[in-house]
Amino acid sequence: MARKTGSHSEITGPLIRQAAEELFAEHGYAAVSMRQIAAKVGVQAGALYNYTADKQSLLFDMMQAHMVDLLAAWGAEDKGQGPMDALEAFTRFHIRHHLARPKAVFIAYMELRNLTPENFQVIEDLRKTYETHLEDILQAGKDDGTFTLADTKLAAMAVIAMLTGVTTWYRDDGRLTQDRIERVYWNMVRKAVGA
Amino acid sequence: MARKTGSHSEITGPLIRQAAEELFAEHGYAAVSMRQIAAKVGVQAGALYNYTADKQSLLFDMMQAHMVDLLAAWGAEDKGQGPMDALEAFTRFHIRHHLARPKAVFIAYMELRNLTPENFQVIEDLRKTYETHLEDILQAGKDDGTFTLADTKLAAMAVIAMLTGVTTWYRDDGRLTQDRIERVYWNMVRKAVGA
DNA sequence: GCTTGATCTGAACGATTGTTCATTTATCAC
DNA sequence: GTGATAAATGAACAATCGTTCAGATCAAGC
Repeated sequence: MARKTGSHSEITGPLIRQAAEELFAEHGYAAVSMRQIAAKVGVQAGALYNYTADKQSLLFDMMQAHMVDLLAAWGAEDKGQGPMDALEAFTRFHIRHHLARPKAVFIAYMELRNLTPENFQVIEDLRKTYETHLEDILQAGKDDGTFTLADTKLAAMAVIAMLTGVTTWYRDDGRLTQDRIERVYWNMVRKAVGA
Repeated sequence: MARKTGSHSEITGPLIRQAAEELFAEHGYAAVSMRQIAAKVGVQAGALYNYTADKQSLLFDMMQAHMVDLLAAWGAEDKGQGPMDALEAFTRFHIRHHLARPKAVFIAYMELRNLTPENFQVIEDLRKTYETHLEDILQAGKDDGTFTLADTKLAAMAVIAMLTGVTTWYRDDGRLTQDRIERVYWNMVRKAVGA
């Protein structure tokens, strides 16, 4: 019997993307089969191909959407005035945005090597753009004397790695509230850049 | 024809481990087949089973060896006197040790989810032990007033994430020498912990 | 109630997976 | 040389992979 009564075909697409995201995050892209994704949605494997060209597109589309979303969200953020405000805004934004979508973040950092070369380049460029936003803040702060930094590129890498690391241990039911984490990290970042 | 003339059977084991490490690091555990590993060694897939029980053991053994090696190396390190010396020693050691074996590090951080639950627990415990070494340094420094820290556990996580991040961008032919990286990071770490 | 078009099934495709094993080959001690 | 042993082959195994597609089934428009 095809198509269950009461099924809502118009939402199968999002359901597939969500199921794929959860499975990719848990087991990794290469370890997840199209049949597993289909089973999670409650559909046969063949039906997936009404919504995606192939497995690779499923991965690429979700990674691209995640990066575009990240850049758009940072663009819409209030950055205050001057490098100090901007760096605090970035620190808090990065933590908040990443903790809100742990699976997408995990995939974006873990599955880069499972992209085709062309797809990889697209994602890599988006990632580089985001990094540059932070580097620009650090450079501006170094230029006007707000920050004391030996190497802004290196500092940008270090700050991002430190902030993204939050996603590896944060649990919703952990002992720390998100706001407290933001404040503690901002304190460490501020001191690390010599401000 | 089995066994080529001039073959050195006694070194096939290490060759397999090395080939597996390189392939796992490049493509990921799940995406690498036993036949690919065998081909890289110059042998048929069946021959691998003279040296490993199965594919999972290949992964687990190399991850366990890496963690044991890491803990032993840190244990043998000169830690100087007091929390400040110890933190600098840890910072430099962590960067140096990790940059020297990028593939093993990459695998240790990326392939945790491809371990069986029992194997995962073993590796996780080793990882936790290493983290605790840093946390103990930070705690001692907080207690004697050397460091200013709101949360030592959180700071330990942040420092390790920051330091490990080096492996994601470091290139042997890059613009920065390893010693310069160590010094710049130590400066940031020192300031971040309020010392 | 019939038709149309979107949606899904279920079977099939060739390829590849991890693993096993009887057999063959190479090495070494005597 | 002869045997013993270790090491590797090459074929085979059942299972699973991503993907395709003809046909079945559904919802909606008229």
